[in-house]
Amino acid sequence: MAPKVLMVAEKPSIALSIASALSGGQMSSRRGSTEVHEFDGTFLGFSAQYKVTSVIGHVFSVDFPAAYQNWTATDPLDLFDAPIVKSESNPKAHICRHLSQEARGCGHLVLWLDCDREGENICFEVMECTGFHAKDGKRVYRARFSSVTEKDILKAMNNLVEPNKNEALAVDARQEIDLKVGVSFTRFQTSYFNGKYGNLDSRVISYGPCQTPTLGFCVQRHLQIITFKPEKFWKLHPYILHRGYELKLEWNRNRLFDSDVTEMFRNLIKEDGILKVIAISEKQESKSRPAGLNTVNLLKVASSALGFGPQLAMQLAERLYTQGFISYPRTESTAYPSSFDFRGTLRALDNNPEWQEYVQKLLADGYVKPRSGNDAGDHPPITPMRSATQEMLGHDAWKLYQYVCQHFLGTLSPDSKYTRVKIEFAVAGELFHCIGHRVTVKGFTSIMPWLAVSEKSLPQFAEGEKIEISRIEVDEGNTQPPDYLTESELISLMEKNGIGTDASIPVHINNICERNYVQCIDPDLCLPDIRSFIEQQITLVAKGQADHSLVVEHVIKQFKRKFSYFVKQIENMDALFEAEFSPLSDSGRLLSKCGKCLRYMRYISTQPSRLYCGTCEEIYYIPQKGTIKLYKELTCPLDNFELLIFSMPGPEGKSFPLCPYCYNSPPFEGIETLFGAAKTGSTVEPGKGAGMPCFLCPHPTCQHSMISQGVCACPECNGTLELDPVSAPKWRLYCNMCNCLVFLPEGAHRISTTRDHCPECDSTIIEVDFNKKTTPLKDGGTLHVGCVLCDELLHSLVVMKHGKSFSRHRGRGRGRGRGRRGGRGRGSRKQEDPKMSFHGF
DNA sequence: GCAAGGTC
Repeated sequence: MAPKVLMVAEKPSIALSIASALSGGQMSSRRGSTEVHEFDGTFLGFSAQYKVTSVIGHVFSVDFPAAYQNWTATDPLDLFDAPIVKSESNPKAHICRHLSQEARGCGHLVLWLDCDREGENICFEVMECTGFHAKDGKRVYRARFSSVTEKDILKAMNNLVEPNKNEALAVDARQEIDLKVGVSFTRFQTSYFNGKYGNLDSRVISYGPCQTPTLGFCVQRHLQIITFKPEKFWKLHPYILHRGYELKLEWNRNRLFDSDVTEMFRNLIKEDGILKVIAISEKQESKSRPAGLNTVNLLKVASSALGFGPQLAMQLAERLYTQGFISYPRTESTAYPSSFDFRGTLRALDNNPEWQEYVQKLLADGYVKPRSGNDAGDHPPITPMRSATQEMLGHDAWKLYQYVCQHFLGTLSPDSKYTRVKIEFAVAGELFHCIGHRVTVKGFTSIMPWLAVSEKSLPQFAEGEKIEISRIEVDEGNTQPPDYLTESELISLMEKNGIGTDASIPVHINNICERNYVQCIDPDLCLPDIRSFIEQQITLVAKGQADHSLVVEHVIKQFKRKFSYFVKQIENMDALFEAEFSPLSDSGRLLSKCGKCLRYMRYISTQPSRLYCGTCEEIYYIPQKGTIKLYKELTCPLDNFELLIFSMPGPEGKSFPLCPYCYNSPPFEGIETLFGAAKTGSTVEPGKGAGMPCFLCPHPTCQHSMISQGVCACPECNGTLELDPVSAPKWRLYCNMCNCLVFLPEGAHRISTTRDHCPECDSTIIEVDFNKKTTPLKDGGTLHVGCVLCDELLHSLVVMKHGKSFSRHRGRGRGRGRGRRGGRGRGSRKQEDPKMSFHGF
């Protein structure tokens, strides 16, 4: 009995094409999980019984075992070291059982899977199902083909090779890495944010090494747009009437960013009023015909010119391919193999009325060899394989097919050539010009008319000729931010960065469309390199240069470390989410202008309370548990942020100014104590709600700093007593370290610090402007200047309030070593002087 | 409820 040969394709339509080609249409077909086509023929010189069937893409996909499927019971971190299992992608289809049954009694297996890495991996899935890998006497062959045409199929049949294990292993590696990284991050961040915000769709907040960088491209452009600062500009355009033409001239300066200067030029030109032709030049230019068409370029044209999204475009292309109208539509190459049969392909299009004339002209006059292009080593560029009409294909598929044909004919056509004429003019020392185009050779633009150079004819000019200006126009405009990424630009970026494959790019774009951006904790996770890194690692496996398990282990270890860091930093992401998703709830009021973008920031009252600058996408924490308001409209001299006044709760709660930026990023080194920091904590990093208010700021001249507002040493601790600037009329000093309070003369109009110091105790001299009616001054005057400790009048009016500890520690304050380094600013040089205390208290 | 890669 003749030996039986089982052949397996990647999808049913290809199995049908292969069987038809090899049997000359003389086969019998029966249904199964997928159709099986049977016929007799010869195999390797012997007569054989053929069975051709197919899988439906991958037979298996990887997942975690059942024990890891519970989201709450499994720590996502454990997923990195979890085992993975392969199970059937589509259990209901019973593909594995089908293959196993069909393989029974077959001595040869021919693998007709698509010729890419994934196809190679599916080869091994098929071998596993059929039990072909290990059995003696059973032979496995790989058919390599790049279009489903009879010619290519027969050629592949006569050049059978072996499947490539390393390429398959590279795909195994990718599957494991993508699964572990994607699922762990997705589960963690989804669980963390689940139900946290009313208007955040938190059912799934996914992360993936392809989808996230894709989203990142869009977000990056979004940020460029919202931070764009438009600038006004002006352009001068003189007009002339010349030999029946009205011409608008372009300024050699193009545009100016100063309206006065533009006006000055306009006046100069108007006064003169006569243009002189100073140069006439002609240049031959050419526009190149396209290189061969690859998938990405097809998707771009489909999106920008045909209005088909990538998803639809690929479906249409896929159908055209399986029906034999075009070659394999997934290719990176734009270069044709040297053996490519251009003449044959042209002849195949010859009978099509759509471009019959054009094709016949190319065949008769001789076609141009296509541009060299890029040979990615995969499949030839996408080309038409046979003629079709709109009736055969339907509207959309026809449009795409039509483009493939036009592009192909374009690649074999001459470049387009045109003459560029430039006339240059001078007036009042300024230069202007106009440009005309005269097409001399249409070339490929006859078949791709949308790429044609537009004709613009100019009247005759003579050098030295003088022409009167009919009017001058001043065009005013604004510089424009870049546009949002077009789908076509996004595809280019993905292609350039190796994100997704030609088949999966459309899927990723679809996936991110409805998801919200997350500001990354670890930018690496959103950057395009993440995919190239994985690709580069698994390519080592594909080429047999590295061991599969070692590569997987190495990559997983790196991602596991990133994951741990991500978990630690998740609160930063939360802060941004809160700002984004509940800005209008209870307390999203605008407060304080950002010093960087000069736009109002938003105050988020829920703890930890903070400011959020929507433009800069920055969070600024503020002190917790108190009230916050704008401090007049004062700004920080260091960073231009608007200052705030924070008031601690209760009648004795101190109030103090702070700069949102300095509070979070203290501008001076050596700030050991931060306001709001845990007393025991050894950290000096500003954290949520802890930071440097103005009362800790050592700025030497800012009127709000510790240096300016500090009055004297605190009797209770190492801190400095500073003037509470908003405590009128109950003026007071408060300690910048403890809760010590000192009440100053009540009812004063104004109390402020001066730049002078008490010669006796080095305290800051204060200036008091008493109320006219209640002034204690004997002469009835209101202004008094003195030291709060040494001036008898002031001293008598001062009341210290510090609860129990004041009486308990009474008298002990004197002579204590206070005044930590710089604690009183200017007083530090005498910090051990016993007079620098509240003697007499 | 998760990834990305096939194909339906």
